[in-house]
Parts: sequence; structure tokens; C-alpha cells
Amino acid sequence: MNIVVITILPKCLEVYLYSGRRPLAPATNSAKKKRAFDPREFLATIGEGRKVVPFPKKQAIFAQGDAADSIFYIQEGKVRLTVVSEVGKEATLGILGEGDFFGEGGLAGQPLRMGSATAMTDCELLQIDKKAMMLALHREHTFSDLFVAYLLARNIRYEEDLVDQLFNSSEKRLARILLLLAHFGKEGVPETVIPKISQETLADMIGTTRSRVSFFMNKFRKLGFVNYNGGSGLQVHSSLLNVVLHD
Amino acid sequence: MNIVVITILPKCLEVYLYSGRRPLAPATNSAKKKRAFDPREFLATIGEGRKVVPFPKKQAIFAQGDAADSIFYIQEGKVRLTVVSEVGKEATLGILGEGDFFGEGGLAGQPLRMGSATAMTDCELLQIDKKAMMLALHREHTFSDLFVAYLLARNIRYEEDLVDQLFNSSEKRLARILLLLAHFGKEGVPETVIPKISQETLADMIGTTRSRVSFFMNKFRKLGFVNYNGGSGLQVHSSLLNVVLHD
DNA sequence: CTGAAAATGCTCAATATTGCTCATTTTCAA
DNA sequence: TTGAAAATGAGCAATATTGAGCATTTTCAG
Repeated sequence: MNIVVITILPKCLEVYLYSGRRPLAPATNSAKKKRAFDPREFLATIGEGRKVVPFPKKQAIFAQGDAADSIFYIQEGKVRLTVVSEVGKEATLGILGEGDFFGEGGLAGQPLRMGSATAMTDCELLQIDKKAMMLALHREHTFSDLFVAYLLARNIRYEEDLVDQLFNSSEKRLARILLLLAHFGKEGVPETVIPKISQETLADMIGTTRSRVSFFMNKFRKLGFVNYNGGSGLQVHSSLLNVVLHD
Repeated sequence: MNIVVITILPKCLEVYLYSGRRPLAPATNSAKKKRAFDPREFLATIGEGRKVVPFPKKQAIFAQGDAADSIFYIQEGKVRLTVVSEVGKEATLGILGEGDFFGEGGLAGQPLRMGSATAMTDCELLQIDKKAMMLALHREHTFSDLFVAYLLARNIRYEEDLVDQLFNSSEKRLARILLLLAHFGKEGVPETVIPKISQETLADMIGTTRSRVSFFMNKFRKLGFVNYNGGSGLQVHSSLLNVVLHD
């Protein structure tokens, strides 16, 4: 059945279906090479309202409450999506990488941004006006397929995050996030180094307090599941940490 | 800006953008009347792999682990989506109504159902083979727009559910779910009756135990936020219950 | 290099939540 | 109608989590 499907799909969709790629996480190296959507080519097609925009590290891309009149596609770099509650608590909805879209809420009629987006590294983003996006979805099948595939994949990811919240304790949620972050680029490597991320951010991602993250990180370290000492890198021993998930 | 957009959209998308409708909840009456997608018309178009299937109340539509080779569109009735964890805990991901799609994970390459779908009432569903769905997304713009609008809306809903989990206590989550359920069909009515739903299901939806739900339901009742006595209906005083959310 | 800001590790009391149990009440099919 | 199954309300001890404070350590811009 899958083979039949492949024959129907344009290349870009095929890549998504078979790379094992997930949204809210950067593409694997292999997926990067295969990606059929070429922003340069896309930009060359007639039509206003599309441009490549660079963002330096730490700069805000948009803030909660801004007008939601365009959507973004990440060509290069990492972006963090956050929401702030009425009482000032912050939640991190995800860390996005190459090939991810964000800010698409406006397409569904949200007039304002429901959260903020910040560049975690120097970024190169493709910014597309809402109007241009809707036209593109009708005119350019390759692009439309890419977008649908992305929405489906992100749905799955959100659903998984939600299930994780409904089922698991904060200890397990931390273990899961660490495992997801560890596979951020590498694949099948037994021990992986996670890019710099603060305990505060981890706490915001799994919905708990920094206290708790600090407590569990040290527990994981004492048990040999992770490895870090003040400095830069955080090593995750995936197979060991997996034990926590399925205790 | 919104007006510009309208002119670009086919009717079906326009309905979604301006009805204030949300996925995982049935359409408002006004939206029902306006809905431009006609399943009968859709079925009449050439192509195999689409059929209308009736499901009696309580019957399983698909189960976790089944092959994911088709997707569903609800013409009539209510459907509950659930997931069961390794240890047997059950989570309810949502209650769907008319105009909702479900089981679309297969389109994104998931070979098996990640959860189960059960008819809560007698249902009439449009079942579409994966292959036929992908062809339809390319050939029929009206349908494709409807599907994209649905995916966007569902994304927003999942995001909101996730934010709710990350920010709020179980008491607030219960209040929120009750408010969402209360707006299931009626609009702007100060007090609404919620269709029959057990405390167990409520607990599965907000990720807590039945104990807790029982405790808070009685608290809400004593405070006059809700009204029920064993029997059938559960009345929700929306404005009062809103106080709990923003305490 | 250096000082301010950020991040981390730890403690602790106050709450919140879980995971049971048990007694009633309600529902619903035979 | 009736009996079994499902749903509900309540209680309680064992845990888990919060939220706050405080002493170090690390980071990083100037």
C-alpha cells in the first residue's frame, strides 16, 4: 500500500513520509539532502509577498499579540516558540529547525500571534505573506504538498506531547524531552551531545519547575544516564535513559 | 487584511475562518447551514475508495494498532478518540462532531493507528481510502481547502490543550473542559446543558484521576458553578465557571 | 580580565495529587 | 421489574510537586 502511495506523491511529500522526520525537530542530514522544496526556486516564481529574512541569535521574530499577517519557513537555524500565561509563567511549545513552518495560525483566522518566536541561533527565514501563502497553496502543488505534510507531522507531534502530559510524571517527561533533543541531528548514535539548553527552558517544555528539573538532572547524572559538568556539552546515554521512560 | 483573504478563499474555507468554529467540537448551527462541502457531491465525483458508513452507538470505528489505511469525515454523530498507555491508563484526546476529520495519521506515514476511535452516538461517517484521499487533495480544490483549514484548526486546538496542561492545575483544566463542552452547539447562552459524560472520561481528558474530578465537581456544585443531581443533565454556568479559570 | 547576570544545586515547609478503599446511587439490558 | 454493572461521593495515607530562599558556579559583554 505504501508503494502505491509513493507513486502519487511529489518528491517533497515522499521525503517527509519516509525520512522518519518529525516536526518541531530539525531534519536529519539525509533528509536535508533529499529535500525537494527549494526556497530559491519558490521565490523565483511570480508573486509578491515572499522574502528571505535573516535574524541574528536571540532576536525576537514575533511577539505574542503581534498581528499575524505572515508565516515563516526555516531555511537555516533554530527557533523557539513560547507562550506566556496571564500570571507570567512561560511555556516552551517547541524548538524548530530547518524545514519547519511556524506562525501559521493566521491562516486559520487568528488575527494575533498567540505566542512568541525567538531565534535561538542565527537564522535565515523565508517569510510569506498570508495572502501570498493562500495563493501559493492553490497554485503550487509541490509547495502545497509540503505544507500539508508538515501540518500532519506537527499534528502528530502535538498529539504525542499531549499524550505525554496526560500519562507521564515530570520525571518521565524530562527523560522523553532529553531523548528527543538528543536525536536532534544525529541518528542511531548511542550517546549524543545536546546543544546548550537551560534547566529553565527544559522546565518550561515539560510543564514543571526548575527545582524539579535540577533534581532529576542530578538523579539522572548520578545514575549515569546523562553526563555533564557545568561546562558546555550534555551527553545523553539514550539506551539507559530509555529505561526511565518504560520503568 | 481579512477582507482581502476572503476574496481568495473558496466558500468552504471562508466558513471555517469566520464561524469561530473549533475542531474537536461540533459545528455551530450557523456553521452547519453555511458549510459548503457536500459529501454527496464529493461521493459522486469519479474515483473509488470513498463510501458512507453507519456506526451504531458504542461501536469501535478503529482500534489502536489497526492498519491505518483510511481516514474518516464525520457527517453526523459524535466520536471519541482515545489512547491507552503501556500500563493501561486511558487518555481521551478529544470528542469530535460533525465536520471533523479523524484517522489522518496514515497520510503522514503512520502505518498503524496510534489510538482508538469509538462512536459515542449513532454516526454516519464518510470513509476515504488513503490513496483516494491523496488523489482528492490534488484534484478537488474545495476538498483540499477544507482539509487544510481543518488541520490548521486542529493544530490550534492541540496547542491550546498543550498550553493548558503546561500552565494550569487540574482544577482549572476541569473548568476549561466543562466550558468547552458547554459550548458544544449552543452559542452565547448563559447556562448550557452538557451531554452525558462520565467523571471517568473527564478525568481522562484532563489527565487526572476520577477522585479529583469527583472532588472538584462537588466543589463547583457547592459554589453554584454547575448544577446536577445524579440524573441526566449537567448545567454549566459559564460566566461563573470562568472565574475559576482566571481566579 | 572582571563584575554583573544567569544558571545551578540544595533545602524545606506547604500543598496538591495519587491510588487506593468502601458505601450508595444510577443505569440499563434481560 | 430486577439484578449486575457502572457511576458517584467520600475518606485517607503515601507521594509528588510547588514555590521560595540561598550559596555557588558559570557565562559573557565591556
